[in-house]
Amino acid sequence: MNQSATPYHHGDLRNCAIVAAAELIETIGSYDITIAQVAKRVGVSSPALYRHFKDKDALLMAVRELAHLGIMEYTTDAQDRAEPGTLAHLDALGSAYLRFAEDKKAFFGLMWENHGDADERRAEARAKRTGFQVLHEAIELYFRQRRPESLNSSLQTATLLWSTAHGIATLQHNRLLDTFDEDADPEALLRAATRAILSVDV
Amino acid sequence: MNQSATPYHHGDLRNCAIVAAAELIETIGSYDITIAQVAKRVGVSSPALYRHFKDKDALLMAVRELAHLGIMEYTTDAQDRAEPGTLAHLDALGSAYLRFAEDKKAFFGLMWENHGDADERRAEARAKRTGFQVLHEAIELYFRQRRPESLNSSLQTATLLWSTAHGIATLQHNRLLDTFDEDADPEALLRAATRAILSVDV
DNA sequence: TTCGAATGTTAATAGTGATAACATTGTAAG
DNA sequence: CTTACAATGTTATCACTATTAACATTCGAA
Repeated sequence: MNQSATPYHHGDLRNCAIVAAAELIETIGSYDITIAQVAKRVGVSSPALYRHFKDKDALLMAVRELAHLGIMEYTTDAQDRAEPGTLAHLDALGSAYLRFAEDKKAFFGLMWENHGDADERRAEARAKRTGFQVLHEAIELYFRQRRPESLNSSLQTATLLWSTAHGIATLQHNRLLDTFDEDADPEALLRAATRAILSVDV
Repeated sequence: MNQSATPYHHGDLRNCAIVAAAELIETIGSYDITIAQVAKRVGVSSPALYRHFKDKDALLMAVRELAHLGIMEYTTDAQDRAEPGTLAHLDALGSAYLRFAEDKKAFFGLMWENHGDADERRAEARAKRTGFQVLHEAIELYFRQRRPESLNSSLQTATLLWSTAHGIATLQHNRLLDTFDEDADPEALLRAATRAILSVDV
């Protein structure tokens, strides 16, 4: 009879829970959320979520996948605005990384936590490696066009550049960059590092 | 009568609790510890700890201070084995940072979490700034002796170098360096980055 | 010596992740 | 069509957590 009464079965609980968790994280600006909070937001009881996720960590893992998609969006958007193989292209990638870390603070923090069982970690490592490949290929193209003699060090260069970007993003995330240098400009720092690292053989 | 009966008052609970928490963290390899665990280890009831620490976070903050002392130990030891103003000196600093991150995984992770109230954060920022000063001064000395024309960029250079070291340490901490490049050598990466960054004006 | 401050204790609360036992519903086989 | 099972939801319940309240003991100064 009562059409508006919520049906016993939700219908799409798994996906809704992931989205709800993500929204919750974004709202409170922290990934320290609660199963009960997510359940309430979806309009379901807490144990219902355990039909779709082994434990809280599995839910957060799913949110991390969303976060990976988010960062991908940032980088592809950035790439579209620069000629592949140029320095500007690499700058755009780095800038996207830093902006994601700043815009989606909580997601960024969540992405680099390392809990989860072995399977989950392996799945996540794969996602991260995919992201890394984008940078690696961009650097390979850059080297091929401008420093062919460095081509064989492109993997180390990519690793180093990612490390630097990640360090800047992390310190900024913890508000430490300003503590060290109140005039620090994350993007300018990364651009300087990019130029320095690209100009030598790693 | 019974001399061995533990007295009602512990006598040095605050300090013992901090040490116990640190030991616990080192033992289980994670800073996800419990007030009850710490209390038990010291042989006291949980609420007793609240006479000495506002909350769990205040206790962890105290442990973080210990961790800062620990990293200082690593760096001063390293510095003693190299001539100030040399590249080897800067390498030693970086190496110490990476080795601390590897040896004391749980402490390293704990140090860069950002909870605590504003006062606590400010106190911790001071400790971190002190650590940064060591690097900054080392770089200033290096520039003074080998690249005087870059002296005015020593602050940015220090910030960048710290960021890079922190990024490498963090990625290694999360076992991602091997994911990106299975042959990655953290110390070699940092040495390469150091040379690249020192050789350009930031 | 006595009285209050400091520092312990046990009891209790609200909130947590998780499981068990039970309820409802979609769906596929007879 | 119906019936029986698998999928998915609910409420009760558990063991744990951080934290506070109320009470107990002891130290130290007046």
